[in-house]
Amino acid sequence: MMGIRAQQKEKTRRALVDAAFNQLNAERSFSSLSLREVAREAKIAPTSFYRHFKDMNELGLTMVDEGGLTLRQMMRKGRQRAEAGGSVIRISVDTFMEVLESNPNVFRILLHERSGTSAPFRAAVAREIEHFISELAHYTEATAKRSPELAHAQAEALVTLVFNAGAAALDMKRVDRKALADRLVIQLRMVAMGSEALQLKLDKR
Amino acid sequence: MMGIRAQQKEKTRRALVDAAFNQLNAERSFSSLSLREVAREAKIAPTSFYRHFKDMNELGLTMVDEGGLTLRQMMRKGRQRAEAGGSVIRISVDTFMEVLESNPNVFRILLHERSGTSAPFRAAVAREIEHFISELAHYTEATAKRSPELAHAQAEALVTLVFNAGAAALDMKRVDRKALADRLVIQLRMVAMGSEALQLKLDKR
DNA sequence: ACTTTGAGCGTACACCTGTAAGCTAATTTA
DNA sequence: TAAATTAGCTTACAGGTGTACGCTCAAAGT
Repeated sequence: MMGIRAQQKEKTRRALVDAAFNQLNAERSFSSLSLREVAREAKIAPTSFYRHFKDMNELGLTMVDEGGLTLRQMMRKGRQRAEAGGSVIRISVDTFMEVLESNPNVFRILLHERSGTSAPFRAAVAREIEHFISELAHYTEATAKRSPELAHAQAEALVTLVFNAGAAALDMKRVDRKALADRLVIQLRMVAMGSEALQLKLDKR
Repeated sequence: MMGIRAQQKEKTRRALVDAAFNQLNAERSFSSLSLREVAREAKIAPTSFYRHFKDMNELGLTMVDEGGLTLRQMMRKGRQRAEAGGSVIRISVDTFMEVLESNPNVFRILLHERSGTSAPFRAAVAREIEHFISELAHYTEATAKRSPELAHAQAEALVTLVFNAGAAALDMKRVDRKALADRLVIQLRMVAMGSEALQLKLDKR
């Protein structure tokens, strides 16, 4: 069991992480947050920050990891919905858009730091995305009988298109997102059908 | 004709733009540059900066515009190469990778500011990318007989995949870029083939 | 009961930032 | 040739930054 001291510490740590997430928005990236701002929002003295994180980078990497986890969990829930029947692509896109709407800041940090200036951050985001890709590749390999290489290339393309659409959606109102989602579904179908055709070619030889 | 005064001014302006481009690298984004740093690199006093740009944003937008232009010009050259025969996709990817290698900083600012914190920047980059997309969509519509909507969706998917691969390539050594380019070609073919199949479906009805 | 630990605080410092104000000197204009 | 314009400079200031240092005082350990 946690002592009341460790509990308080955990609470403050959460306050810091939440404070940082709350300060993110379309005009504010993680790297533009200062240690002092985050501490202020979490209502602790700037110097107390160091009791929890070595520096801002450590906080940021924590956020990326947490974000990736949150995302995967929510997409997993979405996949369960798809098992009940219907287009996997359509349902996955809808799930993705819902997640995007309810957790925009989780996306912001992933999307921004993916092309950010810190190599460790880029690596951390790449790791999270790779996780998505291989989960999807495994699924495709099993259900659509693809070779491992083709399944991976296909999954990578699908995830790329989805994330990219996500970035665009962040700037949009709900009405425009609908059109975006529809176009995204078409693009994903293109990839799926093209991959199928390529696989057939390979099988014929 | 330009007076010697206007000439000197233009020279300093270029020095500022070049200084800013030169300071960009994997660890340094435009938004992390300070007015003073840029002025220092261009060898003028910080306050003289204002004789050329209202603020750093104005300089940055200039860079995005210049970058987009450079990019389009170089891709156009590549397309001429493709007319001599061979796979359009393969040749375009190779051209893209060459441009990426010789102008990495032009890409950095586009890729980074695409998901940056300034709405005007994001809009400027989106405009440049949209330009690519519609050029490509027009080409596809003409040569592959696609409906306008499908051509646009296809072109958007292709450009998305290419730019995304470009971002990944920036972090790689030449050897790894080869593998990336090969996978990219496969993914682009998936999209092209899938789009073809979708178009056929439409035509049948 | 005593000591040790450690989360959080206040003060302080050196450094960097954007930019306002006003000057100089060379070019351009009249 | 005299007046007006202007690119670039120096100086100056207020405000933000990360973080070193040393203190407090409640909880945990013994």
